[in-house]
Amino acid sequence: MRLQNSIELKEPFSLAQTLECGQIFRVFKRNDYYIVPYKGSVLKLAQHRNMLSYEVFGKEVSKTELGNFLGITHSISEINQYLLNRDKRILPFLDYVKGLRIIKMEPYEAAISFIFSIQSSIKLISKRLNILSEIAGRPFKVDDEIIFLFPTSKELGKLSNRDISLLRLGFREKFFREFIEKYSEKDFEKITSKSFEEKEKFLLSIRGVGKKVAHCILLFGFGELSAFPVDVWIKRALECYFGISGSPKKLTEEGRAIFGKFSGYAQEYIYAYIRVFNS
DNA sequence: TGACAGGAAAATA
DNA sequence: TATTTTCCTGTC
Repeated sequence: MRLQNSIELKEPFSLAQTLECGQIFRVFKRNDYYIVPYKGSVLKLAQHRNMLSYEVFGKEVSKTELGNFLGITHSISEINQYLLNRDKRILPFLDYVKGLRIIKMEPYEAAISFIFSIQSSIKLISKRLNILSEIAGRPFKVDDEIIFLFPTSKELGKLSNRDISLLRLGFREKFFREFIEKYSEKDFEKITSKSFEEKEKFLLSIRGVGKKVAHCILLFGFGELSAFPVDVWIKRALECYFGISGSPKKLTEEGRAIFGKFSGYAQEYIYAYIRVFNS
């Protein structure tokens, strides 16, 4: 399907890889396009070779903003060259996942998404985020279907404990209730201009957020491309392919020391590669 | 149906 | 301070 507006892609870009690699969880795949709720709008996205076409429903989203959201503005040849210079062993990973970009979503939404990700599969994370959007978010008509926007902190504040129990967060439910009560979009907006370390410190101060989730929020919510989230998969890959081991906390620092300012891309390349070859 | 996957907090050394 | 145990749900 060719949609109304388009962006010409100058470097390798894969919409499918970018939307399906597990960095964003509310993506609805249709036959020949994707539906993605984004801020106060709903996007329809499709790709044909080096052409990305799109349509915006609701509040206008500029071409530049869409480019930022999808990581199209990242200079991938520069990033890849940088990573190769840091450590040549990244080559097979980077070669395999050509076109994967790192998304830049809203920090508040990213925080909730990755709090839900703890000890959960991608499928379960999506399910929880969709339930949350359906019970608290604004419905939006796109063609002949209803898509729910991600709820605002104000909308989440109206939820009852019974609503929240639908998410089946188990003993972590209290952390999420505390999160809704304590934080709003503003708390995340006001730290965007602060340093990496200060952002990390703030995120780690949230109950239920540890090193891994903090780095996911830094990477996908704040666009901090030097973040390096270490989950069990990355831990295994670092041991197997790079010969380094230790606690996930320690591996985050080691990964950052190896891959520098684009550690996040290295992490995503490794993650996408290892997940494909282990399922 | 019992084993297993998954990350942070709490407990322990 | 660093390591181990516990917590819960979904999947097969």
